[in-house]
Amino acid sequence: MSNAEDITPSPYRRTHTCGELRPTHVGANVVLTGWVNTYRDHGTGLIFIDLRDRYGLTQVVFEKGESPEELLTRSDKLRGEDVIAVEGKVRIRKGGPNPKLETGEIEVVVTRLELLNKTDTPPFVPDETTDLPNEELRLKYRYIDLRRPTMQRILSKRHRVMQVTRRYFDEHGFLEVETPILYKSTPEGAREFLVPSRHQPSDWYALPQSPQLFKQILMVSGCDRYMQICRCFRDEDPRADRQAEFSQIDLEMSFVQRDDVMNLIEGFIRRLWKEVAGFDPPPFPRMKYRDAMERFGIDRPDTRFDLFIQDISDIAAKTDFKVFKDALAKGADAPRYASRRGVVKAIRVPAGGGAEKLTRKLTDGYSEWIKGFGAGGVAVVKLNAQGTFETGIAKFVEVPGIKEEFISTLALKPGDTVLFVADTYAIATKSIGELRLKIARDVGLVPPSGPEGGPWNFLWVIDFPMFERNKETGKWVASHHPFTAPLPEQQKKFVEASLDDDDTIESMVSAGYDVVLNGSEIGGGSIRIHDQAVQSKVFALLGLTPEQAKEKFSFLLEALRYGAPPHGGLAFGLDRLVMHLVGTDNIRDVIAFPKTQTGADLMTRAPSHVTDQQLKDLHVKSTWVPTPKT
RNA sequence: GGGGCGGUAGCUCAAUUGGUUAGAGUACCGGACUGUCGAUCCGGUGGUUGGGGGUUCGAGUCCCCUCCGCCUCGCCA
Repeated sequence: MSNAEDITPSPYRRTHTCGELRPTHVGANVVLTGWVNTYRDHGTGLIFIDLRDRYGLTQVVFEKGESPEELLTRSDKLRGEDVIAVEGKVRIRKGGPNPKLETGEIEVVVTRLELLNKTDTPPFVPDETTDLPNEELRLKYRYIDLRRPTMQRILSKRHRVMQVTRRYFDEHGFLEVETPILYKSTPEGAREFLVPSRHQPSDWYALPQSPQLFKQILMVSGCDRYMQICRCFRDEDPRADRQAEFSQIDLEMSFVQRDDVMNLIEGFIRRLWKEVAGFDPPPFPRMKYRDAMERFGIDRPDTRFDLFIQDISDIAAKTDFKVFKDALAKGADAPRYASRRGVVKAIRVPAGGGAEKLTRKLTDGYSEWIKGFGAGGVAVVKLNAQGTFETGIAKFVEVPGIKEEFISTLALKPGDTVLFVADTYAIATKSIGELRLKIARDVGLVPPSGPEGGPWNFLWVIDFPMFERNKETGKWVASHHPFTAPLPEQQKKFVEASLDDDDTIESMVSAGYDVVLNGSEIGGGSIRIHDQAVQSKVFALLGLTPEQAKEKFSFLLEALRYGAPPHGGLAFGLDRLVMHLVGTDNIRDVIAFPKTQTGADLMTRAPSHVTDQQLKDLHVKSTWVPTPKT
């Protein structure tokens, strides 16, 4: 490492950044470096250049009489994105201040210019005033796109999030421990990326979906408190808020119960938002999974708007509406909340709260739209100003006896619109939950997000079911992951339960918890199983034989036998946290070098071909056959 | 794997039922201009309409195949 003091100072070593100079610097001789943002050429006598770096913009001026004659000629050739260094004197702007710039009161009269690097004409300019080029081009020339102040701010905010995170957990006694990227395939959950082993022909590493098992092992190791900002990999199709390669803030703690983790995490999020967003969130409400599903139709409720869902099966049964009757006939023998049991769910859109914007065209469209979620359609009714039901299924509810019950149950007022979905519990709940969100978007109930936008509604969702039935196979699957513990008071019941005791198994509630922000899951975790008997029971329920469980997770099962402390933890999606903090719904905006939907990096052009020799070394042969050109 | 949207000058976009030489703004090149700040004014260069095939007298436009990007369902313990 060379010592900076030992380097001969360049005549153009900068003295200030482009965001720094103020009237207090007037008279100083300064050197600035950066990119030519814009140039305004008034002829040989006067040229303005806005010089840009990460810190801001400063106007530098070449002026006849003040700048050397040869500079006037040379500066005439400067173009956007050239990299230059200028030396000159700071002075108050002759043409008056530019209030749009932090440095807008001053300018630098250039006495020396060095063209550090002439640019090719850039494919686009990193300018916030012109229309952005399409994302494909932005990704190909990511280094130009990242020069935009907006992108620089995002990079810097992401950096802040990581710094606050490390500081907070350090203050609370956490050790940051790195865990392997070349890991073992554990083929539950997401599809994995595989890496062939050179030393062990035909064997493969997998890239971790998360460091889950390692962090539990670290607890067995006596680490007590672990955290890591780590990269995770899931070879599934991306979405606007999802990349195959993403980052987690991962943590785990020993000798804790659910509340200990939740309190510490809540402190973290509140600190993070205070320091990065300047917002101090109130204590997070806690909502049970069942309540979330009943009132919001989703396990990550967006509570920024008050559209509530209600189960109105009892009244619906009294109507003569065939759609309701047919739905309610499904699984009538099944217990309440059973996924196959028929229900009728309603959502009330209040007058003055969006009902007037729910046009016939919109509500007609919902029936078609909701079929995408498996529901048959959406029934609609309005209570008009005279207190009479009209449109849609009015004739089925404008019935003495039924009408009053409808109005009182749903607390209807004149002008309200009610939408209904009738189907099995599973389908009706999910689809009316989606409908709630769609209505909110359609009638403008969703506040703008981000730093300048609407509220930050944090909440905890707790008491998740431990197991769900897989729709196709009918087998039990872990709702969270197979290492999630049941609530302590249920543990005994669970261990003693018979594998075919469906009622007991379905009633098991896990010690898991999710952090939800404005309808988006930003983190989740649980207290883990530290007892081998419980862990074996879970594996048995999931249909894993002891041999299979041993093959896949022997190291964990073994570790649990050697003095595993009770432990629990949580992981945040770092990218999603940053998305909220910067107010974007595009995850690629918060990743410096993101990938496309087909997993391509348009800048480096990864993935790419490798040589036959490389494959041979790895004992790998491709079976892919190109489709013949026609 | 399914559904939807998009790809026209370096960039952002336009182009009537299929019809003249595919236009505009911006960038770029040249010129004018001493107070601009998205400078202005004058002139100019710039096109495999993503690629391939087809229908037609004639295709940016219609049909088929294909590539790429985005959104979405499935998927994401």
